[in-house]
Amino acid sequence: MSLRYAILAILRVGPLSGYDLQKQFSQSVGHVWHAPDSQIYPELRKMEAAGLIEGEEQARGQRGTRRMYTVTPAGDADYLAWMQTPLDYQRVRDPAHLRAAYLENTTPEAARDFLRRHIAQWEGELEQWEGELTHIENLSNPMLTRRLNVTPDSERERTIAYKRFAYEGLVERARLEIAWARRGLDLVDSLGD
Amino acid sequence: MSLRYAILAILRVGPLSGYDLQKQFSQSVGHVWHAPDSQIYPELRKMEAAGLIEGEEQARGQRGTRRMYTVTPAGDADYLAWMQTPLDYQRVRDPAHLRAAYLENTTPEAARDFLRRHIAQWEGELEQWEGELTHIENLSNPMLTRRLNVTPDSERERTIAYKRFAYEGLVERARLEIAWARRGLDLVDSLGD
DNA sequence: TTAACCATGTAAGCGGTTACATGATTGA
DNA sequence: TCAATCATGTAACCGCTTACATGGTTAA
Repeated sequence: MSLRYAILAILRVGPLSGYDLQKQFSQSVGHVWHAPDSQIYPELRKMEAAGLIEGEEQARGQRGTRRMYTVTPAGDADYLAWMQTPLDYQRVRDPAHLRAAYLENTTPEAARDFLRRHIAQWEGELEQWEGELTHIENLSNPMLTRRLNVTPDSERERTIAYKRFAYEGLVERARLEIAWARRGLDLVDSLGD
Repeated sequence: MSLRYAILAILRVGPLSGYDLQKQFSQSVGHVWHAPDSQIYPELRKMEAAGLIEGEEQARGQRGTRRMYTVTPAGDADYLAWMQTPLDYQRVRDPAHLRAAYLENTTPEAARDFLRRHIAQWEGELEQWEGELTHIENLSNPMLTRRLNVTPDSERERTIAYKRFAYEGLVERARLEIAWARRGLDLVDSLGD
């Protein structure tokens, strides 16, 4: 259900077409909630059917069209209500720690390979999130500046502070995963073979 | 696909019925990979159909039966092959950090509520994982001792070391989430209102 | 005129959730 | 005899993945 609210969070800033939304999405909220376009377009249709957003067909060139979406008052209310409800935490399902817990069942080389890939994976995420953090500090994220333009001055500080807070958490998590896997590599070495 | 290998990891230690497997599961690998019985029973049937395990019907009382499952050589090979393959990391989809990034859209009270629940959630996980860690250190986990009984002495150290490694990682992650959310509470306070 | 980009989807399949369903056995 | 526990599922639904599909527009 989070996809819907991730979309609303962006659309509340101002109307967008599905295509533009998807672009903005991948540059902002997509860093915490990934969604491919094959999921976004149908979700927009569903949200329109549910009265949360309104789509307006616009001409583009001779025959082309595109559909601009605007959040309705009902959509806004739904978003704000969601912000007040507790998150439902999914049960743990962690493939990396599952594998880690049974590494004695494979060769040291396969164990090292797994850990090296884990490091590479999280270094990739870390780079994304650190990049976002600097964009936030510099106000150089296009989506964020678009938001700040429609945000009263009194709210700007909060807006930036919470974004920084969220991305700092992600950065720390990535660093933790990397440090953990590095210790794993040491462990494999120390166990010999 | 991980469920299948989580099941194999347990069943490789020795034959179990679906019911017993499910019990052992929730006390060991279930701490990293949750699965309800409504998922386990059908998966066992599928694995049997795929030739990875073999089920043998046993009498229980007058009319009762239960099905004991044993890993086949094909199942063992499949498990070991999986241990050699790279994990496929899912794209990020993190509801808590999604919400955190947009907390300016709600009231300070709702923000605090979210953060307090986040702390409670991870304190719960932390307790589970710390409990498992002490069971590992004390060799007081039934599933682990069952494994160690069929493990050559030379492998025991590795078996324990990797389990400890995995759970330490989880414990650290839980602590990180808690510390992050606590900082969030301070942030809400410092932003006033 | 051609490539890059704009624009929007459908369809099949899979893993997981939730709720429901049924009956046998064992020990107090 | 009654409750706890043993034992094993089915069915509907939902979100997500992957692959495929189609056509228009714009600028070099």
